[in-house]
Amino acid sequence: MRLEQLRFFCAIVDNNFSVTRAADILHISQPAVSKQVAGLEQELGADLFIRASGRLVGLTAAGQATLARARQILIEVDELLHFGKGDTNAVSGRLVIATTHTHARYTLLDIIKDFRLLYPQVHVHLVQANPFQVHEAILAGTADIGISSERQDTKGLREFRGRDLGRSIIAPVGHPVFGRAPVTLKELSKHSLLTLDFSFPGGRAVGEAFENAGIEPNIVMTATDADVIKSYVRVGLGVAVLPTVTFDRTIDQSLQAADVTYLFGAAPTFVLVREDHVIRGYMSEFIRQIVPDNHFQ
Amino acid sequence: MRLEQLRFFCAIVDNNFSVTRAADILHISQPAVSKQVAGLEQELGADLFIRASGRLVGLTAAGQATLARARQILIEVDELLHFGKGDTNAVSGRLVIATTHTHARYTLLDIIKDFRLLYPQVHVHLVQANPFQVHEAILAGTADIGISSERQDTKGLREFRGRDLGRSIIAPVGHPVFGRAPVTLKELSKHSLLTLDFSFPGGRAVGEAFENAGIEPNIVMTATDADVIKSYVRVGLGVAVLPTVTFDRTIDQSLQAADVTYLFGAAPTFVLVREDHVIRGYMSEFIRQIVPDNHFQ
DNA sequence: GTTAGTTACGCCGACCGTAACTATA
DNA sequence: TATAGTTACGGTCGGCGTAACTAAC
Repeated sequence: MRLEQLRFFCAIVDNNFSVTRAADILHISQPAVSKQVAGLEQELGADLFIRASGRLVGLTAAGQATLARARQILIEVDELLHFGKGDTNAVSGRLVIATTHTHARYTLLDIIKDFRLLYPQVHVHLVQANPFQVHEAILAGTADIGISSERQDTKGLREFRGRDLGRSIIAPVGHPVFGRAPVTLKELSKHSLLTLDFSFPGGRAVGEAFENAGIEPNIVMTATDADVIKSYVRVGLGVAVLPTVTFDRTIDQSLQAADVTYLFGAAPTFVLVREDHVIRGYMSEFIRQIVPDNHFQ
Repeated sequence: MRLEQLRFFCAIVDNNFSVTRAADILHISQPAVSKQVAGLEQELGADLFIRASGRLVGLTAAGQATLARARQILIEVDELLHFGKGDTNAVSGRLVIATTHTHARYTLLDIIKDFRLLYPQVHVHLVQANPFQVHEAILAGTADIGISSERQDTKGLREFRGRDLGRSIIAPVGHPVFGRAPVTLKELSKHSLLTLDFSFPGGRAVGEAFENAGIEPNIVMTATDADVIKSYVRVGLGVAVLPTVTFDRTIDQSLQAADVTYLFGAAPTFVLVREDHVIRGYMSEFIRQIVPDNHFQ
């Protein structure tokens, strides 16, 4: 038996018995999950799921018993990996985070706020940089954790995948681009567009989506900073394509957003750590806030 | 992390911190164990073993903590695999065991005796056969568990490896072959030899050992039954080469034995079960008595 | 020289992803 | 026909074994 099989099994249960959704969360193909669970069932010699008309609809008695044991095992493995060491209880120290503007300004804001409450003795130092610099900082050891949406060569690094960032168009309230949803690439190309720099999450993908469709976009501005872009959107320069998280309903009351993930795809979030860097204590806790499943290793 | 790593780690501890012995018990190469444990240490970010002059001599604090957790996890995995199902508590039924004479008469004797005490409601049926027939019986489903020392094609079967059977020479007390130990193949070739049939454990290996050494043995008798051979040894027909377990000090008081595993190698014990046969309840318990490490899956 | 353990390297199997297939509504 | 899941198949990665190497006594 392998721990992965237990993780997959739990993931299916945690996702309303949808193999597809579980696979999605795990960033793995759906058949792989199916197969592993089938293998687990064979090894246990019992069906774990109640199957109705080709769908999974619930747990058998064996499945319920297995679920409880599986969760327990995964928790203990987790504890072994993260708290089984000497300085488990380290609550003071330093945590240098290298990340891009979008993550620093939006996705990490609440996470760091909560983290500081939990570990007031840990000095959190945030280094803002472009994805390449993030990568370099981790490799060089000048930062402990890198958070980026661009995938680079992972040699010498460990990489965990966090939540995907959807994308939205952002424009002044009432802007004609919101006329009739869902908007298409063709319609967008008629407007002046503002995007993140192509080395940033949401940058390159925008360009590529238009290119693949054979449509020439009218990009009037790129920047490395969503706030800068939003400022120009407010003064009517055009329509921004940004990660959805950069839109804050309370702050951006003069603006309006509409999800366009279906046009440009989602931007993944990668957490980078040096391969030889031991993840433990508060650092482990921090990563856990970003990586969706609790068992990030 | 993989469960195998935890098993390897525990195995080393259980074998007096000898990687070599652990590898031996696990029927795996020694570097494989070394490497997996090194991987575990890296992943945990702490040394588990105290190393002195290139040897493992004890557990670090981290090692002790990890050992406890690892054992706990392995126990729970074990429980999940063997007791997590509906008829966990099945204490009645049937258990058909197909095996060779040596195992039936010697290695399984105590095991079955104990088993019957534990599960008096289970009807144990022992089918004696040659290794090929054992294999066939499992594949055909006429037997639940096969125990043999000959490896066959494992297609459609699951195979667990039990203890190795050493070999001894057995001869009347005071026989000249016991003159000065350790005996050599060359000296043995001067005596009349009795061995098991070549399709039985201890049979083929004896012939091969002589052949590899380029020595012609004087084999005066082969049989499929160690008791038959011992009877002829008692009447002075010659020297028997048999699995060590076939020698019983109390029964064979007129005979003497000397270990010669170094000459002919050990005979492995294989437990065979049909691939689609669910191992649980008393059957699981039975196999557990034969397969040395408690986590046979 | 012998014994225990680590490093190097090629092989093989297992898992994963893509794609085709099945089944249900 | 669209959606969820399983089966089929080829590629790739990682663990295993053999062998060479290192270190201690």
